[in-house]
Amino acid sequence: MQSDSKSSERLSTPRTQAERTALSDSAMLAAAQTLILERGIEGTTLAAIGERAGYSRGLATYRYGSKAGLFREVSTNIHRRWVSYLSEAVGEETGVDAMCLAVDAYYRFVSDAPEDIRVLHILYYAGSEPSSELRDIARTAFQRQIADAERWITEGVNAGTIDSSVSATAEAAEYVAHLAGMTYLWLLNPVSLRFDEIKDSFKRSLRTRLLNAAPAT
Amino acid sequence: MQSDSKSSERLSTPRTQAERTALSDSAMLAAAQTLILERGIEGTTLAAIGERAGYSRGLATYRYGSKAGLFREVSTNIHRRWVSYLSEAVGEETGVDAMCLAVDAYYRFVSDAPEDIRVLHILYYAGSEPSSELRDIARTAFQRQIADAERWITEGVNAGTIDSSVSATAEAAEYVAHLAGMTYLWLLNPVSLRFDEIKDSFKRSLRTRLLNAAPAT
DNA sequence: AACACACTTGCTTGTTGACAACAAGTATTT
DNA sequence: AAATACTTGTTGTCAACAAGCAAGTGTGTT
Repeated sequence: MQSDSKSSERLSTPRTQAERTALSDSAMLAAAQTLILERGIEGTTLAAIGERAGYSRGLATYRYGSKAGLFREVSTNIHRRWVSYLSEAVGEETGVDAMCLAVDAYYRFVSDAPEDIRVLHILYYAGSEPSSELRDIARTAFQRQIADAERWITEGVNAGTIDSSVSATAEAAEYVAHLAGMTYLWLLNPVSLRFDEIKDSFKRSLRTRLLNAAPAT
Repeated sequence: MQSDSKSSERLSTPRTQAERTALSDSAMLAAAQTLILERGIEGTTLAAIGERAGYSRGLATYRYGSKAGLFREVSTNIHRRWVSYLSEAVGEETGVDAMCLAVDAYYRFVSDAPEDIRVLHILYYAGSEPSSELRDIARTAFQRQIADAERWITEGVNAGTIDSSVSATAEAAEYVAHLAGMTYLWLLNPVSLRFDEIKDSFKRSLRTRLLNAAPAT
């Protein structure tokens, strides 16, 4: 690979097939994201995505097979970013502390990358329809979130920091429902919610509900 | 009106224009609801709705103007049923008691009329897209829910049953987010949630968070 | 090493069928 | 006969597919 001597020639003109694909792929995913924000899923056409990305009207269909296939790609792409953001924030922490770190991370992600969250949830909500190809994507994403929370809770119980009488499944569902529900309200009406207040209140609620009454025993 | 002498002739054949419209209207709304459950919003065509209701392919468009107009009608129709169900359950109650009654009523409504809730939320979630005609419908519905909760809380504060240090807006948002989020998780995966457990846990959480620590003072 | 040829992969343009929306008609009630 | 409920004819848009063109890649020959 002697690309160093030539790499400055024209960055936007790839030399290999892999580079071509990577370039058009990221351009189309970005175009899809902005078009979803501008016009919604219904209002976004595959032709518009291809052309907005600087290609022909046919490329999006060719590359992703179908509208659903493209949107699946967009959602997994954003989901990946969120997962790495989350795991960096929580690390190896467990119990209520892990949950609070995750809550912080989520609200931070919402204000850092609001467009990612908007698009991701627009796509996920589209998965609430029967026979939607996004349904499985959304389901596994949320079930994974619930499973994470359940793990943090049971680890907390094992470590003695969490009251063993709590129902891990119910509390995990409650936790995910809070985040999903807040996100939905925010999507409908971005200005009406005071996230800082809500976040602190929710974390306090988590502690009082889950924490062992006598941790020092 | 001497309709009594003839009413048994053919119940399905209305005699007045108003009856004709009412008949086709309810038939089409019902058809729309079942088709949404079967095939989703995308998969439901206006022609299919008209024909499933026993009319021509064009009637749905003619009556409601557009697909969005029809779905708006479906959603307000279901919403009306829920509102009367709720107001009957809560009555003139206030404070945390009112909120708990509302929570009970909601989970009861979900198991009594799951198809209503499914369709209503499929439509509401479609309103998360920008420039969706369902957006305003969903927004006002949820803002009304939040406003109700806020009213119950401030009334409770005024009556001395609720701790005056709580943030009514934050708690009201939390309350609605819980219901909306749980409904979404249920829509994605109806079997995985133990509603009885979740409901009781949530009501307990409401009481501990909101109730005045020393109500007898 | 340099060239040529066959092959693969990326991308574009042509076409079809489905559907929402509208317009112009027919049937039913008043 | 006038108005209202409903039906049928038509158009433009879009997703999906098919067939072709263009750019890149591997292999054998010299």
